[in-house]
Amino acid sequence: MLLQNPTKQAAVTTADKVFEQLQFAIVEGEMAAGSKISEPELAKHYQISRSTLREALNRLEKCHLIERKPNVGSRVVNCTIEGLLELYITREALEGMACRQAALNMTDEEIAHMQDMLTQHAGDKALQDGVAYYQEKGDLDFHYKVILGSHNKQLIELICGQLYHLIRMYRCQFGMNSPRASRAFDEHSRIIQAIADRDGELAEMLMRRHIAASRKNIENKIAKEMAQKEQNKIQLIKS
Amino acid sequence: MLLQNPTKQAAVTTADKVFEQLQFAIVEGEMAAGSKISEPELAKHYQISRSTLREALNRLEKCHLIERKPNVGSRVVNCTIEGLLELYITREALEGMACRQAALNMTDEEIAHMQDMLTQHAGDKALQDGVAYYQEKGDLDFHYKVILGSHNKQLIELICGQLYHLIRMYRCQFGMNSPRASRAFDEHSRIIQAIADRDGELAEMLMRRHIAASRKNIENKIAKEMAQKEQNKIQLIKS
DNA sequence: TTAAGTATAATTGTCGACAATTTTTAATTT
DNA sequence: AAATTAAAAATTGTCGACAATTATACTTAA
Repeated sequence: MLLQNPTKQAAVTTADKVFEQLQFAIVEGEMAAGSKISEPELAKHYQISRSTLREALNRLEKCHLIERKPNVGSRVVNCTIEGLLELYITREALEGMACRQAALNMTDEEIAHMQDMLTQHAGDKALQDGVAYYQEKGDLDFHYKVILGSHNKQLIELICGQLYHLIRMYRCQFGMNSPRASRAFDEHSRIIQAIADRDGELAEMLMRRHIAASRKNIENKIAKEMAQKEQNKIQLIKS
Repeated sequence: MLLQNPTKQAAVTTADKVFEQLQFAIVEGEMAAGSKISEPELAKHYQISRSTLREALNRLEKCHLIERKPNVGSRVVNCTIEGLLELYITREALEGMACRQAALNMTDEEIAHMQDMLTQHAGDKALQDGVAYYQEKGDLDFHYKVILGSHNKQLIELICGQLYHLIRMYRCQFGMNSPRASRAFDEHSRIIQAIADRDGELAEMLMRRHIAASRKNIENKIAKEMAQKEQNKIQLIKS
């Protein structure tokens, strides 16, 4: 599914390439969350030296996909419910502000382009009952465009370069293709409207609500899963 | 002046120690902003191998104090007015949210402790016409307490672990010991009040205004300096 | 049998050297 | 003299080996 972030340039050095592969492996769950990373083992697997691997590990650490302890080693980051909620709260703050800045700083061309994109997505959506597709690609496209539209390097780097790797990881690990597609689509078009009106305050508020709604949706889903598990346990005891 | 961030643990590895020294050198301006970094030279200066130095450079890159281009090298980050404004906008978003979370998550003990701190600062302030001291240590103490009070690891890591290094750098480089001490003090006490009232919405709004006011203060100062320079230029031409 | 201590093995941190790439310098041509 | 090209120097990326630290296995004592 790829869906790489739009800010990064092509990987030139081998450490970069290995970084990308590892990133993919972690996000997709091929490397289990929380598992220990053996430098000699991984280096052998990718047929590179430990120095090069460590360079790649440093980049993984930069986007919070692994955690390192001095003299002990690295672990793939753990996906917890608390972590997910903390992540979404941070995202709400950053992307909310990015959206406000986008309303102030986007060029008319950029706005027009984003409106086109949404129209096109609307077509796709109608075409294929629009759940799966819109959820994945369309959603990310929209959010990336807004973030880049802020024209704020600091925000762009923090959100695209760091936060979104983790978000994608959580999405994969927790299997989050939530059924909010059509509602999300409406929210997106309202946000674009606010940006087109150059109404930064409203744009920020709508984006924050949009992300908060997504967060609450996840909370509910997890709560249900927990209840389901509990139910299964009871069933098991009875039998 | 030190003022190290409160989240980091003692440096155990030599790369860590060199990282701290370099961080200090960059923030204080001993290494000029925008200047090129020579790995062989720096390694020789600190009497370490290039591998170790590169490990330190990776940490510097993590907190955005240097920038690296593959196959070209590293440069100390450049302090521009645009960068400063972008930084403060990001800070407003993150610390605003941290303040909201602090209002929800701080323990009563933590709040009491913060109130004590402010009272003590009030004393210090009265004692010594309270400009210099409060501006530096008191201000940072307050902000760190609020951020940690959010109990949100993601926010804490982003703000304390990354953003604040840059903020300290800008403060040093642009000589920002602005005369907002007494007003800042009042703003701080209102924020604490909102936190004590568990009013997250108000707490966030006050923190955002507090930071925005600081940003505008800097904008004004820089505008004045620009005007002064212009004046000098005219004077020079006349003579 | 469990707990503590010790020896062994494995892992991480650091080092110096070589390879690949870029920058600088010099030479050549227009 | 300026621009283009080629060679040389310097810098970054990568490698394998050793040192320091941590984790494991084993022995010994309570």
